[in-house]
Amino acid sequence: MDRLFHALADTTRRDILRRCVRGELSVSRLAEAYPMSFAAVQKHVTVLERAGLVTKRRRGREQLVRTDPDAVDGARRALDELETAWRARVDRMSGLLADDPGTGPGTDPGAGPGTRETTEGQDR
Amino acid sequence: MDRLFHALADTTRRDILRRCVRGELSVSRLAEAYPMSFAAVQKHVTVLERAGLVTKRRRGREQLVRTDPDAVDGARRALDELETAWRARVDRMSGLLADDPGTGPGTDPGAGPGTRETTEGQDR
DNA sequence: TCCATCTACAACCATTTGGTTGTACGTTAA
DNA sequence: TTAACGTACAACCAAATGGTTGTAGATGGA
Repeated sequence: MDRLFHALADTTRRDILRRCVRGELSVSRLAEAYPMSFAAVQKHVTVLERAGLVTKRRRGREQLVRTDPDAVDGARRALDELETAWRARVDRMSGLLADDPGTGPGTDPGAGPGTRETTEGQDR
Repeated sequence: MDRLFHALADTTRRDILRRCVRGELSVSRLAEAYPMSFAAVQKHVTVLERAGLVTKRRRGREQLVRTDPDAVDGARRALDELETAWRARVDRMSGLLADDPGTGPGTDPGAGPGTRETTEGQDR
């Protein structure tokens, strides 16, 4: 996960992903598109590869780069979880406001720092 | 975007996001949950804040942290675009496979988007 | 063969990152 | 007021990042 998001946290690398989604490209062809050395682009591709975001395939002396949609989907899925959790929280909150005056739900967020009345929504 | 994905590229920060999705937490309470100093957690929160992933709200001497679902959605949406582009490519490719008997590998990696014979051997 | 191309990798450098400690300041409670 | 709590911020440090150049190994074509 760390490697995945780290790989996405760079404009050049995201651009490489976009280019290699449209079709395989050799590292040299990719390097021509950026104002940096071949070695730098090579490193970016390595970062993407170690994150599982792209795969490489040999063709003669070239190395063709292609982005792996499954890995992209993995990142998307992780963010979906966050959103879902947030929505569940809002739903629970709405339910409480509409129905229950003060019963705390079983959901205990942390172990130690209890204080289960974590000031939900109460703007002050 | 760089800041957004960079903020997500750390286990501690993603955990902070998950905790603060379930309800607001002060920085001190957050810090209790991790084996690092208060200042370190404070820095993580700052990174999340500058990426727009969380917002802070004062309550007396505390600073309550809460994750902003809109920003999370922004990241998810960006990844969706990548996936969509990939799917469009596959559709185009499938169409060609169904239609074209077996064109010789002209293999002109020119400027990409115009060339319709992208990546002759996709799965080999 | 010889040469150009494509790739891999090491060494190096400046900057950033993730962590620490220490200090200072505002707020709450005794 | 004084003490404890929560926060902010600076200074510092080791390690990782993003970039460079240089060298060397394969591969393809004349």
